Amino acid sequence: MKKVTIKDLAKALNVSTSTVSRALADHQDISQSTKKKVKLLADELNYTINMHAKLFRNQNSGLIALVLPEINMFFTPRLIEGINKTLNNSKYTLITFVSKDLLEKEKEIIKQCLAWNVEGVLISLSKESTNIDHLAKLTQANIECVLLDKTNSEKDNQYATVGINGASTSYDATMHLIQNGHKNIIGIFGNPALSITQNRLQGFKNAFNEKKITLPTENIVLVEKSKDLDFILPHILRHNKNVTAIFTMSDELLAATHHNLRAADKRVPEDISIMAISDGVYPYLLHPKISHIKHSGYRLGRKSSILLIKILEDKKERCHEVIKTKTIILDSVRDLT
Amino acid sequence: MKKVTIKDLAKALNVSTSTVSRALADHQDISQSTKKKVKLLADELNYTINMHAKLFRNQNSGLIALVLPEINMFFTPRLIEGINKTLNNSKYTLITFVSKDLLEKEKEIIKQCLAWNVEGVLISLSKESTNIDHLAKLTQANIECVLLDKTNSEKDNQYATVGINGASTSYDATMHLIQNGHKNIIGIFGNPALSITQNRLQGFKNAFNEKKITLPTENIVLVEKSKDLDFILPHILRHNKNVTAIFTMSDELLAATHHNLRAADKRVPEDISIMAISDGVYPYLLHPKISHIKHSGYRLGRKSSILLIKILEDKKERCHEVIKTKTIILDSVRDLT
DNA sequence: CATTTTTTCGCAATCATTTGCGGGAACGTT
DNA sequence: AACGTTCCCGCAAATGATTGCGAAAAAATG
Repeated sequence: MKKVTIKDLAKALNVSTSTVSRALADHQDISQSTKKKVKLLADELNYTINMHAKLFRNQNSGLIALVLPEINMFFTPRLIEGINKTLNNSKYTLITFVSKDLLEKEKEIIKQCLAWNVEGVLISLSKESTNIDHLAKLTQANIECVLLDKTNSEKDNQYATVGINGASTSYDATMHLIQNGHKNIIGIFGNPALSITQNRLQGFKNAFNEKKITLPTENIVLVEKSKDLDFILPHILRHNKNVTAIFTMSDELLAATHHNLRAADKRVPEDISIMAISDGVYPYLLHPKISHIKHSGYRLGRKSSILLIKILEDKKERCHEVIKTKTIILDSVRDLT
Repeated sequence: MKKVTIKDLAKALNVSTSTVSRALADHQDISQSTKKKVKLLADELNYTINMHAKLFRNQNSGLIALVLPEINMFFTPRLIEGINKTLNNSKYTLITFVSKDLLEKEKEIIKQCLAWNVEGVLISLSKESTNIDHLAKLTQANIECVLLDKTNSEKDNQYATVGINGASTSYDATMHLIQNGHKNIIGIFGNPALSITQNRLQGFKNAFNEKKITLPTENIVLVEKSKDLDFILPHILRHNKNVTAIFTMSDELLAATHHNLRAADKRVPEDISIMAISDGVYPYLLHPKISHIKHSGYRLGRKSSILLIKILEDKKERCHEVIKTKTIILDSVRDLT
């Protein structure tokens, strides 16, 4: 069955296509009576607008692209939720691409964004994207771009960014442990190539510096994949009997850490305390519930999408927004004082 | 900066737009030399095709819609991964909609699919979608539709479906417990309105019937939200001291169950054994690792997308595919025999 | 050289929608 | 009666890419 077009409606009602178009768009030039007639018939005949024709004609897309390195189980779902929440009440439609942490794939996705004429891009850079020159193509095509969370160093300031202050967040987490009397703390971090890791590591160190507590280098664990912890963590727990607490910079690492503690028969928080940076869902699935600094993917999605739309509508300049984090104290940190 | 179009290339090379179009599409009518020239210039000028123009002209969209009731942390990420894996090597682009388990929203999404001229739809029905007449609009518009997993009863057979045999899967899980000597088993299930729940519940019952073990109704727990378990499960554990095993029909419920067991100081598997139906990721994040029947979201995504594309390309009829499940025996079931 | 065949390319229509501009009708004002 | 204003609506162009058809040019054949 062929789709009903605006022409069909026009013919049936004996008016011009422009009238139908305007009627459906509630244009002031059209009388209430004809509007009613048009809308009624459109409903009756199950008319649906042809987006491609519309957007082609209008030279815009109504699309916002979300570019992610991966779809993980912790951060991504809530992030998308946050974005959807914003976009649901707007004229925009979300289209998601996954770069698999490959620079080449990311470049290709950027091309796709151009082909689809997306109006804005929310991007979380891949691990390999230490250089982000390929994003320039977007700017050249007048496509706004907001960098999420995993931002890279220097060149980023020409783009809008939304993220947390990684340093101060992990500083807060670490300080919470220190203030509860912990001194021998293992810090568990992700890929050292990412600025997100560097920032959080810095905050971790800062807390020790400030309190003048020495931080042995072997207490800093950097893993590319959280699976690696299955080898490293047992080893550390065997050789460093005085560890009283662990800090993890993400949910993934928290999961792997928790698993290994259980496997090594360490009780939380009796034997070892845990403090994490987390999206705030997973900590409640564990027992005891894990104290954490909540860095909500939802809020990141929400804030970044709102910012992007405001930029698109010229209501805001490109800027760098920092998401506030919140310390959630649950049951995983033992007070040693 | 205005985008480079096919016309610009044509003018620059002093050929017609049709030549350029055909050259870029590697049409046989175009000589190798002109093809080279065209492609070179296209590259140089950063030409990107205008999808909307292309798809508008071609009256198709190259889009496949994924309609989900929610984006959860367990099933969805891997599902999308599976779909992406298929679509990455195809001409199709994925566009995802979330119905929030609302029928109204789902209907609206169907309209969007029509507006976007999507060629196929992968849909996991919302909780409220006991009636699926709204899907008829898709069929009428010649849009193929594949129902994922959560299928509803009768009318579904006019659509292609991909899912597991819920009954036999949970039968297998239950039987595994029974064969390890368990008789007093709690079965934990989700929303009773969904056929997925009904099927899995049936399989659970079947195992007991076959072995002629009585199954007290209070051993069957049906919850709408996994949060509800926080009230129900402690109560059950207090009043039914002879429970030796628990079966959960999903990762969500496994998470909530595990949490509650830890809170109640029950050891797994010493005090209580667990058997789950799971995507196969989460069980490894727990300790002990949870024995489960693996129902992979990844495979569901993969299979359903492959099926959809084959249907679109007339290489296959609408059919009902059943995904094989695999029993993964880990450390959460104690042998009582 | 005349012809057929093949290669290579251009013309023009087409897709559904929007929109600037202009026109006609109705009504009010001088 | 002449003119201005307002309200409704239609004409036609424009958007970028594709494609059937036809035709010119080149190559091959007799």
